[in-house]
Amino acid sequence: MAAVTERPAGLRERKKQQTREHISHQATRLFLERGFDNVTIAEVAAAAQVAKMTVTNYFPRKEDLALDLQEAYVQGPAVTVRERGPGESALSALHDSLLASVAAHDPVIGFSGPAFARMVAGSPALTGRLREFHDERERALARALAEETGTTAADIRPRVAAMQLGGVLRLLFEETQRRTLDGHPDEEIARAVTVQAGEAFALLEPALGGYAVR
Amino acid sequence: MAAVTERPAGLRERKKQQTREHISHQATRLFLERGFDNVTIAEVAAAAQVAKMTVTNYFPRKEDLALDLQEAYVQGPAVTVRERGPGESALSALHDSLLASVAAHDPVIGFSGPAFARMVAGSPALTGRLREFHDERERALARALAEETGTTAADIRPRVAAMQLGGVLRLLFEETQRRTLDGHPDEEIARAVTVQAGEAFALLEPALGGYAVR
DNA sequence: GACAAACTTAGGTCGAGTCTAAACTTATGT
DNA sequence: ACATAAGTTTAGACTCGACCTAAGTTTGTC
Repeated sequence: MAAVTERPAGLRERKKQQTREHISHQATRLFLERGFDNVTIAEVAAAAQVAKMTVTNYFPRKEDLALDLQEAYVQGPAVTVRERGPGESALSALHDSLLASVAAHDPVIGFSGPAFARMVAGSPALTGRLREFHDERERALARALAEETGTTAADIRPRVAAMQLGGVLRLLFEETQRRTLDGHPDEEIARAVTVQAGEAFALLEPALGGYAVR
Repeated sequence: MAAVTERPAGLRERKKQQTREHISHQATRLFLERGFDNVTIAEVAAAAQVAKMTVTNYFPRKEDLALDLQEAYVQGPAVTVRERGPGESALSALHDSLLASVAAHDPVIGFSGPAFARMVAGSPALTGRLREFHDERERALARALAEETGTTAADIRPRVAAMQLGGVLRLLFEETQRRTLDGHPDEEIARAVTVQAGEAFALLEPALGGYAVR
C-alpha cells in the first residue's frame, strides 16, 4: 500500500510554497504598518513583485492574507475532542488543552501581539471573517461530538454542547485580545485568562461535566 | 415636563419614511424574485425610481435592504430579560418568550417563509450580516444580565450566561430556517421546534436555572 | 529536446461603497 | 408671502475587491 500522504516535493511545489509565504509576509508587514483597510491588494502585489491576480489566486479573499491561522483555529477543538484519553470528558479535554495554549502564549487563542490585535479590531472585514471561523469551529466541534455520541443528525444535544464549549473558547479568545489591546504583557494576561478559564469551564460543569465521557 | 418622545411628524419626516419603505419594498420584491446576489443596487434604485445614492443613504449596506428585522432581533432577548416578572429566572423568561414567538410563527425567530429562507441561505453576505446580528444580540443580553446582577465589568459570568442563552436562541433560529428550507409547513415546524426548545433549555437548566432570578 | 500541464501575467469588467457639487424641497423667521 | 436657512436628492466620478480571459512563462515528463 503506497503512502498517500507522502509528498514528492518537486521544485514547483516548493516554489509555490515560497511565493505564498512571500506574499503573505509582505502583506502582513504592510497591514501592521498601515492598517488592513489602508492597504490595497495592488500594493501587496507590488511589494511582493507579482501580479494582482497571483495574490488573489493564492488568497481568494483579502482577509485570508492576514488570517492564516484558519485551519488550526477551526479544527483545533474538534481534534482535541477526538484525541482525548479514555475516561475524559470533552469539557475537561478542552479545558486542559486551553490551559496549555495559554501557558504557551499561543497566537491561535489570541496571543497575537498588540499590533496584530489592533489590526483585527480596526477592521470590520477581519472581525467578520473571524466570526466565520468561530462558526465553522463550532460546527466542526458539533460534528465530532455527534459522531461520537452516536445520536441522530436531528438531535440537538451535541449542537448545544458545541455551542457552549466553542462559546467559552471564543469568550476567552476575545478576553485575551482585549487585554492585549489594553497593553498588558502576555505573562499577566496568561495568569488572568487562566483564572477566567477556570471560572467559565466551572460554569459549564453542571451541564456538561458528565457529557461525552470516553 | 414635555413628552420628549412625541414627534411633530412634519411633512419631511413622513416623506422620508415613505421613501424608505418604498425602496425596501421594491428591493425585497426583486431579491425574492431573483436572489440577493443577482440584483444590483442600481436595479433597486431604478425599480424605486430614485438615485442610487438615495438607496445607499437609507441603507448603508446592501444587506440592510433585505434584513430590516435588526432592531427586534438584536434587542428582543435583552428586553425580555429586563421586563420579566418577579421570581422569574432569565432562563425561563426567554424560554416562555420563545414558545410564544414559535406559536405565533414570528418571522423574527425564523418563520420567514421559504422564499426568504432561500434568499438568506443562498447569500454569504446575508448570512454574514446575520452573524453580526447574533453577535450584537449576545452582547446586548450580556449587558442586561451584567447590570442586573451588579457584578464588575470584568466578570465573565454574565457573558457566559448570555453566550449560552443567546446560543440556544440562535440554534433554534437555524433549526426553524433549516426546516423551512426543507419545505415543511409552519405548523409542523412550530411543533418540532417547541420540543427542541424544551430539550435545549432543559440542558441549560442545571447551569442557569438559579441564575438571574428576580 | 519536445510536448503537456501548471502557473503567472496584463488587461478588462462588474458591482458595492464613497465623495462632491449642484439642484431641489421643506421649514422658519420676518 | 417672501427670503433664507436647513435638509434631502441627484448625477457623475472614483476606488477597490472580486472575477474572467487569453496569452505568455515555467516546470515536469517522455
